[in-house]
Amino acid sequence: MLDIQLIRQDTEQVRAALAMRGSEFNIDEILNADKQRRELLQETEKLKAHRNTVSKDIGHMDNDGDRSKLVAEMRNVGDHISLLDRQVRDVESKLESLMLELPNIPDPGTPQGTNDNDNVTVREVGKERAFDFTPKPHWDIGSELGIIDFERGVKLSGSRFYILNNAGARLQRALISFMLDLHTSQGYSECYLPFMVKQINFTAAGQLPKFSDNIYHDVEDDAWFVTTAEVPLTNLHRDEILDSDILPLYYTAYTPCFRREKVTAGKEVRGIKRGHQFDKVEMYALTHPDESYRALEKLLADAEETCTKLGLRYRVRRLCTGDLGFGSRITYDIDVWAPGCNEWLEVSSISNCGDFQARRANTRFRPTKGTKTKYVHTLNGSGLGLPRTLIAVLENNQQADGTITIPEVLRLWMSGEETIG
RNA sequence: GGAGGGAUGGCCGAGUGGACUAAGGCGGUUGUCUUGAAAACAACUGUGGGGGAAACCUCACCGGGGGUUCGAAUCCCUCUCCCUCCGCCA
Repeated sequence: MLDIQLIRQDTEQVRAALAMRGSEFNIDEILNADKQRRELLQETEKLKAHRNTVSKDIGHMDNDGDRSKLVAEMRNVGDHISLLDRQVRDVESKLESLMLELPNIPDPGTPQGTNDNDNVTVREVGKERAFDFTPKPHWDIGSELGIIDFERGVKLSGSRFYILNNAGARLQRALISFMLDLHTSQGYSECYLPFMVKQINFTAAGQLPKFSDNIYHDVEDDAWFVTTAEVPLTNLHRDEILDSDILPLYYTAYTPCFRREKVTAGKEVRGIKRGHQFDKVEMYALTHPDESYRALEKLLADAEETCTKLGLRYRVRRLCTGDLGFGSRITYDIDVWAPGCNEWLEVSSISNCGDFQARRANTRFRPTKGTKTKYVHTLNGSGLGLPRTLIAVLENNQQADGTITIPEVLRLWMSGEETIG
């Protein structure tokens, strides 16, 4: 959520900044509702102050004519107040829903652009491995080694579901453990989170109201399946006022992620790249506003370290204004190279959301004792998405004889095994 | 799932319709005293909104929402969460 005061004062800058995202937003309607709200508030509060004073006087009066005259008068004032209060409530809920639809303002340094073609590659790390045979895509590797079962996944749950077997399942588990341990050593505290959360968590994280299409949920129990650990992590300190000396807070968590993914089809469906259920290890930070850009670089460096430790070739891209996520001010993507399916796979998206989520989640801190509270800044980054990392590990480490060499950092969780197959 | 009991400020805890401007205590901050500390004493000690250049004024908030009333922490309805007991259960 943006600061309404900012919209009020720097209307044109806000309008211009949001326009860079490539869609129209109704700022005028917001300003209108805001003005209406304040006018109604002043009116109703004046009446309430009056009623409070008179009611107090009534309490001290004898039960005579004057008293009943005042009571009658206050009854009228009360009716007027409830009328105005109803109007205030209406305009406030209208204002709130409008505010919740507004995305974050892009960082001024964000490259201009309309879609992912305009994202800017910051650096490329690692060399492409020279194969003396044609590298296979992971769906062939997985089937041949019997470690990915597509048919039975579909039988159980429909398209976009698969089963990992034996070394496949174990390799994913090894990756999760490796990532969690690495992030812990990088200064994150690990947490195990609920995989279903209440709707309010999604609103606070900025996934609702806009992306309800993508979220599986059970209406009866207000149970919403997490689309990313970012959602519960954003809400860990919802409605809290933090002591400034505990900032920055760094968290890491493994969760499955559930997404409807209605939009894509065709080539995107092949293999395990984009399922309705996938695993992810997430990094998350809550920081002092002055520290969030430094924290962004930390998250990026920590995600990159995950790639280098696994020996993966990757590139870092800075997202353009048109590709930026709803709540983000600035986002880096990390893509790893997959030689079998012959494409860059996005394994991480690292964002500084500024105070956007903190406003929605009402997460504040007190800079120094006795001063007013301020909103923290929040950052999130995948560290990393599992299926795509698994794809990259399989495709990059395949051998001519069809076996897979297990990256050294993972062998600890693979009983010391060096190969699969 | 059933029955009963609860939810009050940073914490403990009093408060069953009008001085609640929420008692009292603990904790915290500042001050007095002291060489310093402790003790004692005193004052202050929540969040958010609106108006205002500011001083300041004002409104709301006693788990959430709604209602009754001139007036609600207090009465009514409803929801959530916690505790005790019973049932079921990995």
